[in-house]
Amino acid sequence: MIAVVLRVHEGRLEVLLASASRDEDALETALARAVDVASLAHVEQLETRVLESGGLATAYLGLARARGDHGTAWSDARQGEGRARDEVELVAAAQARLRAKLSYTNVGFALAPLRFTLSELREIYVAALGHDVSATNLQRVLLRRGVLERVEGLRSPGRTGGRPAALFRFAAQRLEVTDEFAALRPPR
Amino acid sequence: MIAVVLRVHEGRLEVLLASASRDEDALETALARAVDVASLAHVEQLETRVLESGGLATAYLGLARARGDHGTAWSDARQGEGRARDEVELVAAAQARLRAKLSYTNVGFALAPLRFTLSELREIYVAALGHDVSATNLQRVLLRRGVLERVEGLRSPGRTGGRPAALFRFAAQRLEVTDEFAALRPPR
DNA sequence: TCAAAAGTGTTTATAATACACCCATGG
DNA sequence: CCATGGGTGTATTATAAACACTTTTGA
Repeated sequence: MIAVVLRVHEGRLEVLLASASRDEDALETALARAVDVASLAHVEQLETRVLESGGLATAYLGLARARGDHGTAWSDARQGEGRARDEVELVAAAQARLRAKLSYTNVGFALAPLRFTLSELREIYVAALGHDVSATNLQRVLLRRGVLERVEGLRSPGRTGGRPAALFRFAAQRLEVTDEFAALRPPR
Repeated sequence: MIAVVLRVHEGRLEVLLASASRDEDALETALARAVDVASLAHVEQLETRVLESGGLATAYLGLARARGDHGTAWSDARQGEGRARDEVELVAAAQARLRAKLSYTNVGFALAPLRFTLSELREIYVAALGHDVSATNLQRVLLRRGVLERVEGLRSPGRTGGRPAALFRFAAQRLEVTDEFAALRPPR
């Protein structure tokens, strides 16, 4: 079993790779223990593959919330330096999966803190998607879909000034598909 | 290993369930042998789960082209009668996966014959999606995306008359994602 | 009072759906 | 010549991206 855990830390998409024994009884429990993260916000199966070594491994994609710590185990997800081919491919698959799901699900909840400003959320999306995202459009898309909710209070600006930012949270903390049909949707 | 194979036959979505041994060396080969279909048009992993029996099984989603045969092994995919709970859930997962992918990939190629009219393709989509689909829109969406190509020739009408129908084929016979970003697409 | 940061209003672009109408054939 | 099935043209709708502008703060 291989865990590919992604998180966004200081504007960078980071990955942590961990493998656990073949005792598959409590998959998610084992996974949480293996990566030493108390609360993985979301876990889903990535794929099962025959490794170069000949072994069979089921890979899981885990998502962890942004945090302040500087764990040495985390590395830049976009660099493949010094990784085995299997690992490089798994990390790429994990990134692709995350990128796609950010577009049609509420999966951002698993990367973001519980309360955040739109600028903070934008930073997370930029890091995870690998391209620029406008805070304006991000807000509109996620509010329209009911993925985000405003929450009481404002974040005061720093020394550099600026208008205080509204606080938001994700309406749900479980994966939901918010845009099932890109096309060929059912007639009204 | 469990294979969940779907096909459309006479306007109905049908399923064939088959399990194979744990020899995982040549997964897809074993799968093809197990379900006794010479050419599964597409195979992808569905999920790995702990069965009620306690065993661990990796499930594959297979798609087979529409055919004229009346194999007794095939049953209506939308009825769960007489199936174990694991099986019911796997079939549901397979249907959901197919439905989603029909909307943002070219996966229809794996259900349709090599050459077909738009009415025939429409029938397949209706059966697979479980809701009505307009031939007009189906044509426009798939042509716009470059998923379909016109092919030489016309299909003559039956005894009941009607204009001869144009023939089409899928431009590719491998899975391609045609609409990666439902939203949050990269800036120009 | 100005720069920074946040937020709103409005326009534009794109893509799909809906619908009216025209075309080609068999009986 | 008309019913049937096929196809095209065009309007409408939905959704997101782009952009101009306003608000609120710190210094």
